[in-house]
Amino acid sequence: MGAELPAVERRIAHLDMDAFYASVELLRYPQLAGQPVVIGGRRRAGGEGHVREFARLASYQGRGVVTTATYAAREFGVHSGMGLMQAARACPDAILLPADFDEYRRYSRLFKAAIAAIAPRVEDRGIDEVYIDFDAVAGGAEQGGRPLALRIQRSIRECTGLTCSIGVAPNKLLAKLASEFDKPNGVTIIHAGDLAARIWPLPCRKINGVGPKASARLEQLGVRTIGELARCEPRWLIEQFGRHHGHWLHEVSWGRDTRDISTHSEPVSMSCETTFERDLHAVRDRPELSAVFTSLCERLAADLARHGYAGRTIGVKLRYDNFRSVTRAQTLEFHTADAAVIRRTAGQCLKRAPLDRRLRLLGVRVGSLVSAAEAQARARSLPDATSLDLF
DNA sequence: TCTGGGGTCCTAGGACCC
DNA sequence: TCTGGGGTCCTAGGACCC
Repeated sequence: MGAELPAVERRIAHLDMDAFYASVELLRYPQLAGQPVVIGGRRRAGGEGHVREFARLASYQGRGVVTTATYAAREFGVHSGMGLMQAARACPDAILLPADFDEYRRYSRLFKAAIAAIAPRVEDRGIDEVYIDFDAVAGGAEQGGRPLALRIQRSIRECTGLTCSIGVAPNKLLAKLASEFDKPNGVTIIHAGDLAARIWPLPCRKINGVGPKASARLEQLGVRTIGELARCEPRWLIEQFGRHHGHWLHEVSWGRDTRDISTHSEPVSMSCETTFERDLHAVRDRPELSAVFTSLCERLAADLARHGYAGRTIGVKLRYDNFRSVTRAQTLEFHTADAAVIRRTAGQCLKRAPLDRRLRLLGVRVGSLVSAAEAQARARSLPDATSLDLF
């Protein structure tokens, strides 16, 4: 029965850039404003500097998917993840632009720098999203966080010309939901007391972590909204979804989330994969497959070197023409970032996978990463002198 | 005409050691 | 001849996210 401090509500923000890739492209091609534009397809083949005529989505042939679409294109039912051929049927006149990730990364650094100049504790959540600890900014919790959110929006707009949407809430879970409430260019403030009115009416699928499988399962059990989920007995949820997941579903339905802002993280794995233009056969297309395999290993080794990492679990991923995937992996005694070692080990993994069906995708992965410096220190202490040759 | 590429985390089973 | 439990590491698959 200790004297309890008055409970002060945490203030955590989730910031999401509005149609990020498409908006960056609109900065380059302002004449496309308001038009349906779809980003996707294969990488830009070398710098073709200025585009005179824009390709129509209807002219697309291939296996690409929509990376993102402008709000005008979304009106036609185009959404990210959709096959480009399918999107072309929904909106043939949309302009198709190939993704330019170097440019998106450049803008990502710009908007994150703008935030960092205002708020010291920021968690990176990919190229177009962050969580921000508003409690780490003087006065950041005032009026629920609205003035600070508006200030950040203004600064990002000045630095990049781009808009974003921000949700501020007692935790990451609710902030993430809130940032979607008023898109684009909105600010939404949520307090614990808003749970029933604002969160419970939402479908379970909106929860970050409830994907297509879990939401279909819930629906099948007659649970559509987060409010309906909150009314489920925890014991029953655990029976249906297992101890961990069932308990988690109950917690999130009541808006509970204790995860802190994480300002630093180290990569666990790196990978390179590619989907072929046409499905390849391990025997009949062996030379082509082998060349792709080697180049994937070389790209991966270069990525590891560029970022300063080495790993000891080497693996391959195959996707067959029926879209089924398998993985094979092998853990070495030592860490490596060497293309030849990766290629040799991955080659052995490949031999253990079924190769009778045609392949549509091949990938190579290196896991159990440590820094290159750490890898060298460990190699020196290894009894086997041959591993020293790797550095 | 299906369905990209880069990741993280969790689970389950088997090997192996004490 | 039968009978343990715990811990760690590894592999494979799958769900999910951006």
